[in-house]
Order: sequence, then structure tokens, then C-alpha cells
Amino acid sequence: MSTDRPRQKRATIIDVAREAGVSRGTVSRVINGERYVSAESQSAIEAAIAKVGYLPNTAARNLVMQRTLAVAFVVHEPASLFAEDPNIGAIMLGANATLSDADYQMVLLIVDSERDTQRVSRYLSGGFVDGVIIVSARAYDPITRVVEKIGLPAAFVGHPPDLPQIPFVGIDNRSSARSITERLIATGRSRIGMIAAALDRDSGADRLAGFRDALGDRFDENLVESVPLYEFSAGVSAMQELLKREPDIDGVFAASDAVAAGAMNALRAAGRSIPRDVGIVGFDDSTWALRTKPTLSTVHQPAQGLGEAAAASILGQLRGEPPQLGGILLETPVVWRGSA
Amino acid sequence: MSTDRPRQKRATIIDVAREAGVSRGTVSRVINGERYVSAESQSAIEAAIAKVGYLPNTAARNLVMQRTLAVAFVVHEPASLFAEDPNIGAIMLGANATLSDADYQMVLLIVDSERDTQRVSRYLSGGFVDGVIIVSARAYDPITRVVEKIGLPAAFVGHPPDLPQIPFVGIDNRSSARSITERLIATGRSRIGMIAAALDRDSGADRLAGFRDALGDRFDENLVESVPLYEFSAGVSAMQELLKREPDIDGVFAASDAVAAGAMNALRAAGRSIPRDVGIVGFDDSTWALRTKPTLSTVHQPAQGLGEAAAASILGQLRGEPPQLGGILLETPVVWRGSA
DNA sequence: ATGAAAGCGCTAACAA
DNA sequence: TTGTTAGCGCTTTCAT
Repeated sequence: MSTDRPRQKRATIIDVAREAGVSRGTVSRVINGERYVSAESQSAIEAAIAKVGYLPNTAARNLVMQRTLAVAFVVHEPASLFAEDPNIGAIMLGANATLSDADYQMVLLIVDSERDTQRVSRYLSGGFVDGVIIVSARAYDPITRVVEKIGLPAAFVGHPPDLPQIPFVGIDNRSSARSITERLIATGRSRIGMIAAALDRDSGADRLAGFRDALGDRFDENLVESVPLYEFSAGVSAMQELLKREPDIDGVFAASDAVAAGAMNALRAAGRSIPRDVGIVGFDDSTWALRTKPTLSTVHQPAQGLGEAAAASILGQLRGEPPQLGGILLETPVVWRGSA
Repeated sequence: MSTDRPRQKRATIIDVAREAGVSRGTVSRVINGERYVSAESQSAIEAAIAKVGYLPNTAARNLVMQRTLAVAFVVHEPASLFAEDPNIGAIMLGANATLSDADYQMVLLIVDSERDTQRVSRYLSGGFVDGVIIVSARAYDPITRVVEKIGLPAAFVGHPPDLPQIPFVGIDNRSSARSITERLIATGRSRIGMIAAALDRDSGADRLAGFRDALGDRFDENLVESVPLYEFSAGVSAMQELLKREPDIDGVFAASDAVAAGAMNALRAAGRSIPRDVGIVGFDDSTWALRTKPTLSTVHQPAQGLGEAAAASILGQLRGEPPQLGGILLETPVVWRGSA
């Protein structure tokens, strides 16, 4: 006989039933607010619940109900993410808001290592969630494969490279980049360069393609400098490089606001006035855009809307509606401010 | 008879048993890598698992095992959080790393509305997690009460105001603020002000108290301006106010790096050179601190370490070790850079 | 080494 | 209106 701390066993539906002098079926009905319970039973059970301190075990309920009212939100590569990418937070919040309205619990899972990948895969197939939202999926991701295998309703934010026909939400990076570049051209700049970033992701590659589209014959690859990540510091160094190579540059499209902010620092350090000497535009319309001086002209990325749309897609699938396989592209208005 | 998509029922342990011609007990043993299984059974079962595409239902297993190998991480008030507070991301990552090493799944729950509070409370009491890490808890939070009621192992990051004896990890805001202010005094400044923030949280109040401690008799409340949140924009306006009121100010302690960055903008706009005319120091050592020019002297807040310590506390409690009720305070070295 | 059976906490169909 | 019972998918004695 052990004398370890008895660790207070949690009250179950049976304890409530015993206390109230009814069967567990009746208790279950009260808990789930069903009809056909006498007033006496009702109050006896409510009293018993309070007395024994009963709290329902949702996990057990889920097992029999075969649904969890929970949706996972999987985030990859977060190390720099939250610091440098203000979008991801907004996407999360958007998804959470929509799921919350439908009374679904969003559970966020972070994938930061090989081990995490394994564990998260197990979690997704383990019966804890009814669906999953995945942001920044990589090509041939084990998580994606598990999701496919078990047919878990899924929605991707951004288009995973290797999957042609899956539900996703995103923006048209290419045409957005083209639009803002055209706007920049319209301001009369003649030597327009670009700081491209993250060319290994389709967002990065597409933004460069859009830039190229807009410039047409006037495209000059000497005016393009590319950096690996959407980072402030990368913007600084790339702009320095560009200035050295092409001192007469008078317009810049930076692949993200953070990059643009860095570039603006470098421009100012080089004695160039913005927008007089050089006009600059960014991409994202994140908090960066309002912190620069002058404020940044940029492409508005509807981050919260992406989260909401992804959540709505999941919710629709759970209602049995066929997902929109082609994907959903959200509008990205150009926001014109002081930097160009 | 319905012709709806049959929605492919998931294979269970029973399907595997049937396919392999053994009992479910034996299958269970194989899945859990126990001894006493014949080589034939072993391989027959492995083949059957592959054939029927079996994936274990962890939720069902948890029900009988009475443990989930999962820990919740609850975040409040995220609206601005991810944009303005780079710490929270680092705390998460630290917690995730430590939990992951112990093969625990961290599930992040966002509380962004009254409704979320309800749902998250249910989730925590619903048998999905073995413990919980709570950041920025509010006083008399319903979530905190649920956690107490069911005796769920918990660790707080930062000290919740209304609970005297709970396990928490944090930093000593007061003595840290005192230290950096003393360093600032030592640079020979004679009119030192402070931009205080978030005085309704203990972090904010304690930083002001530390400032006061350092200044002693020389403390002058005309040199203190306070703002509601740790925000860049608040730093701008507070600094403008301070300059107007006390033009001869030559030193500033800002309650956070974001605030300091804002203040530096205002100082520069007012034509003051940093650190020649006025020295300024911040708090957090977040990404802000390296983006300012000159870079910011500040107090290093070990955000990742806080997450790791909180996770370690939970893990310890789950091992049955008594939690350190007094709380764990981490070191906060002063980082001296160019701004003062 | 393995099968049979009890049971984790709960819901739901069926009787009564 | 209520009690009884059969599971949800899994682990774990207890026999054998």
C-alpha cells in the first residue's frame, strides 16, 4: 500500500451521478443541455456537479463523438520568424478569430527541428484535431504527407511547391509586384532597381518576375541585387552594393518592407534624399511601413485576411463542402505613401 | 443506403490484429516496443500495419494512460504582441526546445477574446495536456483559477499579481533598472529622465522603482514621463514631451528598447546628437537594440532562457519534484553599446 | 509468448 | 423522462 500523495483523482460523470442519485446517462444529458430532463434531476445534478467539482473530460468525449472542435495551426522555421516577419502573427490572429467564432479551438504547433516534425506529425494523426492550417510548408514535407495520407482537412497559406491540387490561400505576388513597379515607373524614375529576396521561395521569385514584367525591355540585371532573407540588415547591405554599382539609381523596389527600411537607412547614410533623389517602395504593408521616414509606399498584404480565409476553408471542409482546389487569391492593393 | 463519400474509416488496432491473425493485445505490445513477442508475430504485425495504413490514435491512448506528453503554452493579449514584443517569440522557442528534448509536444493557445478565455479554460481542464506555461497572466484570470482548481502543473512567466505562492520564472526588473541607471549616471549625466511604461504591470512599475532607487535624492518627477504600453510610437511622443518640459535633459532611461528607439527618433528630430548631447539606455535587448543608430545600451532580458526555465519547471513537476514556489529569477546583464 | 477481458470517461441508441 | 448498455481506440492485468 503506497502512501504517495493521493494526487486527488478528478471527479467523473459517475461521481456526479452517484452524488445526484441518477444515472450517468441523465448527467450526460444535463451537461450537453439536452431536453427531457426533469427539473428535479436538473437541479440535483447541477448541485452535485458543484459539490464534487466536476469538469468534463473533453478528450474522452471527443473519442466517442469522433470530432474535436479543434484545428491545428502549424508554423515552420520560426527562429527568425516572429522577429522579422510581422505577417505570421497577423495570420495567426486572423485564423484564431474565425475559428473562435465557430467555437473551434486553434492549437498552434511550432516546428523548429527534425524531432518536432516527427512529433507534430504524430499529433496531427493522433486524433486531436479535425483539421490543419499550414503556413510556409516546404516541398516534400513529412507533415504534408501525413496530412494527405489520413485525409485530414487542410488549408495552406501560400502554395506548397510540390502539391498541385490542394486548398490554399495566398496572394498573387507576381502581379502585385508588377503593379507597384508600374506605379513607381509612373513617377518618372529612369533607373529603377530591385532588392530581391528569398528567391528560393515562390513569393520571392514571383516578386522578381513581376518586377521584370513591369520593366519589360528596360529591365537591367545590373540593377538587381538579391539577398537570402526578408531582413532589415540585408536591405542595408544590398542597397550599399547597389549604390556602389549603379550610383545613378533613382528608384528601388524592395522585396519586403523590412528590406526597404534597411535600404532607406543605407540611402540616407549615402546622403540621398527620399523621395527626391530616389523613390523606394516595399511589399507587405507591415508595421515597418509606418516607422520609416518618410512612410513607405508598399503593397498591402492582407495577412489577417489570409488567416481568416484559411480558417474559413477548413470550416467549410468540415461542413462537407468541397474545397476550392484552385486556391483563393486575396486582393493586394497598392498603398501609396511618402517614400516614392 | 447513402452514397456519400464513404469518408474512409481510419484503420484501428483491431484491423491490424485481424490482418495479422493475432489479438489486439499483441499488436499493442508491438506498437509500444515491449518484449515477449515472437519474431513471426512481430513481422506479421509490421506487415499488417503497413498494409492497412495504420496510424495510432494517440488521443485514445492518452485516455487509458492518463497522460498526454503535451504541455500548453498560453499567451494573452497578442494583438500587438507579436509586432511590438519580440520577447514572446523567443520565450516560446525556448519553451518548445526544452519540451521537445523531453519529447513533449508544446501546444500554443492564444487568448484574444472573452470567448477564447472560456474555450481555453475548457481545453486545459479537458484532458489534453499534462501541464501549462502561462505568460502575461492577468490578475484574477479565469484561466488561472481553472488551473488551480484542477491542480494542473503550471509555470508562470512573470509573476501574476494575485497569486503569492506559485511556480514562476522571471527577472528582477527593479534591480536591473537600478543597475543600468547607475551605469548611466556614471557617464557623468546630470539631468537624467525616464520614459516609464506599462505602470499597471509589475514589470513597468518595478522598472520605475529601480530608476528611483538609483537616483535617490536626485530623483525628479518632472523628468519622468509615462506611457501606457511598451511601444515605439509612445517613445516618440513621450520624448517630445520630455524635451519640451526639460530642454536640458542629458540622459534617458526608456522602459523598453522599442520605447527607446522611438525616443531616439524624437531626439534626432530635435537636433540632439546621441550620445554626445544625450545618452539613452533601454531595456530588453531585443532586435530593436541593434537597429538603432548608434546601437542601444540596454538590459539583456534572457527571453529564451525564461521559456526554457518555465518548461523545465513543468517537466520537474511532472516528474513529481516539488516546484520552487518562491520563483526563479534569471540574470539580466547590462549590455553597453553606443547610445550612452 | 499470447489471448481474453476489464476499463479510461464519455455519448447515444434502446428500452422501459 | 430515465436507466441500461454498447461502444470510441487503446493499454494492461490475468490467465494460459
